[in-house]
Amino acid sequence: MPGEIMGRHDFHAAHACSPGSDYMIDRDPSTADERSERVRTLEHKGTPASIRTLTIRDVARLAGVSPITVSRVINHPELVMERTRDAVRLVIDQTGYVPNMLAGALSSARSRLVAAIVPSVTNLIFLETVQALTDRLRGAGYQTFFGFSGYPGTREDELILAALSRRPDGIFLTGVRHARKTRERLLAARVPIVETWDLTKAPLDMLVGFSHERVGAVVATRLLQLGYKRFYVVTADDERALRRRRAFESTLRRHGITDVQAVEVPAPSTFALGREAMAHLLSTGFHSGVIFCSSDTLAHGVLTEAQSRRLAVPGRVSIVGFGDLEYAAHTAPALSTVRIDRVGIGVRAADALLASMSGEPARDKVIDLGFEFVERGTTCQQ
Amino acid sequence: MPGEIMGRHDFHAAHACSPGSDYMIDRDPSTADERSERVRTLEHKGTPASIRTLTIRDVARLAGVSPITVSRVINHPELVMERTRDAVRLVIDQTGYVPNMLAGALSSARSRLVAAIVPSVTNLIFLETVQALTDRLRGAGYQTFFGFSGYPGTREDELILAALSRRPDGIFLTGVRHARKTRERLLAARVPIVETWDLTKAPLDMLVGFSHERVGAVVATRLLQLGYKRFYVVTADDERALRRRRAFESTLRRHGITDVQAVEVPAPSTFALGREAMAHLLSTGFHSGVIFCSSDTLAHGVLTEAQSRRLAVPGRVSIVGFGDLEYAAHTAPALSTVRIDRVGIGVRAADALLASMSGEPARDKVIDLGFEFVERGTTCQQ
DNA sequence: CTGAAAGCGCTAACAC
DNA sequence: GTGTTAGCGCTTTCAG
Repeated sequence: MPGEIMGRHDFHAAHACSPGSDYMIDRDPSTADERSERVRTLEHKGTPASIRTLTIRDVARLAGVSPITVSRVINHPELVMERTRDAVRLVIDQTGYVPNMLAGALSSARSRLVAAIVPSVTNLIFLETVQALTDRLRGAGYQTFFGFSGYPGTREDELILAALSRRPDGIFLTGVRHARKTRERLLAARVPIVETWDLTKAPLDMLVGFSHERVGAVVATRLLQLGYKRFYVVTADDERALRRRRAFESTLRRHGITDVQAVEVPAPSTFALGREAMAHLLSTGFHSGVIFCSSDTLAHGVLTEAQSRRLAVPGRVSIVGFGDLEYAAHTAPALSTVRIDRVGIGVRAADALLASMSGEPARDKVIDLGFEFVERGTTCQQ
Repeated sequence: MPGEIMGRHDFHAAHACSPGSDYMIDRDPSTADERSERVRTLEHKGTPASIRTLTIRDVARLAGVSPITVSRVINHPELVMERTRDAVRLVIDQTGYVPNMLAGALSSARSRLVAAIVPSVTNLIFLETVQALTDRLRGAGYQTFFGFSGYPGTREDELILAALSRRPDGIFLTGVRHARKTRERLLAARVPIVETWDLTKAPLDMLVGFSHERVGAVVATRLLQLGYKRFYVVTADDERALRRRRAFESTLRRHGITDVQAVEVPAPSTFALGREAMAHLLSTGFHSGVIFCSSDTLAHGVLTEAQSRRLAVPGRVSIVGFGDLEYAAHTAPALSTVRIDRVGIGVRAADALLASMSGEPARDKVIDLGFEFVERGTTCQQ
């Protein structure tokens, strides 16, 4: 009785299909008795097949082929005759067999996994990059898994170790500053790496980013050009933000402006911190000027506080953010900002990794995507 | 010469430490010659150790113990004598050995991986849940990896298959509606599962959510109570959103209100779609009333459009969103919304999974976290 | 085009 | 407390 022979309900309790036809694979010339025997062999170390996860051998037996053929049907179907392929696929469908990629990866030394280290999911600025990256990689058959480095007490080295222990085929990093030990580990792993969101002269491998120094300098230069006289900074206590600030200030200094008041707030930036920072500026003598903020979120808070104090924007206060977040543009049309190609970073990084993982000799090891100063309501009226 | 004996630079090119002392592990009573021999044994199938990733056996040899002892030092250090432990750890440190969890997982049938299927990273409403989930799981030694189901053309079944093929120890799902085949696969995997963000009478396993029907009903009831007479709906074309809408409308119907105009927009919700929806309402005769939107994002767009048309809020228009996004609260203080315990869902789901993965008999298979109608500027003045 | 043999790197189970 | 043996489930050779 075919149903019994195949132990259908043992393999996959919820599976239902009309009896008889399902397993009548024409490639399999064995008698019912032989197949019945095969099913008995599915018993394994005393564990009946019914409560064991199916393996490639189970599928192979049921399809009357060898395990390697099943493996080929899954990974290189073009190497297998159509007849055989269909037979195997039928069994896979009907048993609900799920390949074990842990075993596959171990055996082939290819995990089809890419590790992405990003500061946080909740920081909106990285969202589209993450999405673009995952999308693109998935299209090429890779899964992306994340490590979040932005929480206090999360050491990058630990994350990298955790990531490497899954033997990813590629690594995406946010930032270019890593502890020496981390760099060593990364290099020792001999895995394609793409650092992003910054530039450096000594990348670990590939690099897709933009210059934070140049951001600070460009914003300062442009604001001077627009005629602003009084400059302020509201910045999160974040490595890259501080480098933007430093470049901003030193550019101004080169133009004789040395009294740039700065408010530093703890990372991560929030709307509330922006409000507080503005309140602080006002309480310490702010009268008018342009405020360079380290993120749109902070800028949004600054703007809101300014408006709630009835300061004319941009008459009295002009505000520059960073990141060009969608929501900020909708919310605060009077906010200037620095636009980063967030999607581009994800796409380029994915492409770089994919090329490298497939053994291509990388053409551009370093891609500078630049940025754009988006002026909204920063005509100087002061 | 010790440096040569240990082939330091072969193991870990960037590693630098004073020669001699490093590998002088007192547990290892072998002579220099013997160790030199061991290093030669690291050559493996013609591949010199120097360009091979270190394995547990390499560490074992260098520490003068057996592989299983190294394994224990890593996974169950309490089972190993302190002396031995230190010796092994020293070698691990100095060689930069990174355990291969692929192999470990295969062997122990525990991947220490949790798969999370969420609609998207870019949908702000899931962010905190995702963060809370990952945080909590990481604290317990689990890594979380994501599948994003929200993109058009992404079939949940494929994601589940991809996830299961990594043999996760637990699964986090967003939503309770799954294709029959998906349910079967999930059940067949015999893995702890927690469905979230909804309720159902037939959960696959564990469940942490709230009732979308009740959301619609509660909002409708409360708005009636406040005295509103004219009701509108702006909703994304999303399964759960549509169920909230249906409940909203049928509650109103029970109170004799049958003319609820609805604007349906394609998912995912955006600010721009909200504006368009409001424009559409206005062009089709909207005069005044309360608008129930399927998300804060949409509501924000609706609000902005209304304000740009100089409609008094809440005098002429009152708007109810969904989700209680931070940014919306800051941006649109006149927006009522439905607050979901987004962090709570992540935390409870993580706890449920952790309990189940550690073999505890779950106490609460189903947790209804409820929700809260947050009224901001919905005093009826119409 | 298909198969047999031999591991991938680790750990469970059982000795000692 | 530590070691030995025997796989986990798959894929890479290399035969045929």
